[in-house]
Amino acid sequence: MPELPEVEVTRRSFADAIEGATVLQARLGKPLRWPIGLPCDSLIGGRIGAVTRRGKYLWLPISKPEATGGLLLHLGMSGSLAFTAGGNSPGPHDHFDLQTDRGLLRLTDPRRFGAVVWSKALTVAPAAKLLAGLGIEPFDPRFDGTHLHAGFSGRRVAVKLALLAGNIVVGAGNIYACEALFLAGIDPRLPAARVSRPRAERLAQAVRGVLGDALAAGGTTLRDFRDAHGVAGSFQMQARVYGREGQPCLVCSKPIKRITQGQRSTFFCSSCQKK
DNA sequence: AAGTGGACCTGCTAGC
DNA sequence: TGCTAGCAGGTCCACT
Repeated sequence: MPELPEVEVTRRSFADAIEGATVLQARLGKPLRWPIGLPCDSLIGGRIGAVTRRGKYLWLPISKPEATGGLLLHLGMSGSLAFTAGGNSPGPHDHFDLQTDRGLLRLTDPRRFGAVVWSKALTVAPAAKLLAGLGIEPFDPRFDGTHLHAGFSGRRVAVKLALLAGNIVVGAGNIYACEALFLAGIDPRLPAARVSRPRAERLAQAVRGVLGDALAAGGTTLRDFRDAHGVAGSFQMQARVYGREGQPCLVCSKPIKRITQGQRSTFFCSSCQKK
C-alpha cells in the first residue's frame, strides 16, 4: 500500500493529536516482519514525542524516566494506522495497539510485511541499520538532477528499478516510479546510467512533482489505504499510467503497456516514453 | 560491487 | 458455486 505520500499523509493525520500522550497499554497480535525487541509492558507510562518520517518509516519517540527511545514503524505492503478513541476489540489483522490517554493507535496489516521495532535512538541499532541504506528525501532541496544523475552513474539496471531501490532517492514505490517516468518521458527499461543530465533533471522534478501531487490528494487508495482517521486518498484518479494497461495514453491515445521488471508490474506508454 | 531472484503473508479477482 | 492461478502499494537477504 504505502509509498512515501501515504506514509506522510498518515503521519500528519495523527502526529499532533498523539504528541504528549502517555502510554497506558500496549498489545501485539501476530508476528510482524521483525520482533518488537522489548516487552510491551515496558512501554507503559512512556510519553510520546513528535512523530517524524524517514523514507517510508515513521519514528514514534517514547520517553520514560528510566528509558528513552522510540518505535520505528513500517507499513509494509498492506499496513495502515488508525488513531481513534478506542473501544473496539482488535480484529484478526490488528497486530499492534498502543493505548494512550488520548486515544488508541492501531496498526492493521493483513500481510504482515510491516514492522514495529523498538530502538533506543534513530542513530543506533536496530533503527540505524534499517535506515542506513536510504537515499535522499525527495523534498530535500539537495535532491535534484545532479544528485539523480550521480546516483545513476555506473548502474546498468533499468532506471525504473534504480528509482525503486530507494538508495538514491526514497519514497517512489511502484506507482509513483511508473508515474514519474511517464511524466519525464523516459522508458522504464532504459539503463540508469544512460539517463542524460537533462533527463535526470526532468526526472527529479517529476519525482518531486508526483509525490507532491499525491500528498496533496491524500495519497493513493487502491483498495484499503486510509489515514489515521479513516480518510481515503484520491491520487488514483490522477494516475496516468499505473493500473491502466490497454487503456489509451492520455497524451497520445496509444494503449498503455504493462511489462514485468524485478517481478513487479511496470506501466508505461511506449510512444511517449523514449529510450 | 552490482545484478538477480526468492522470501516473507494474506486476500482478492479473473478464469475455468 | 468452487477451485486455482495470478496479482497486489515493500524490502531484506543469499547467491552469482
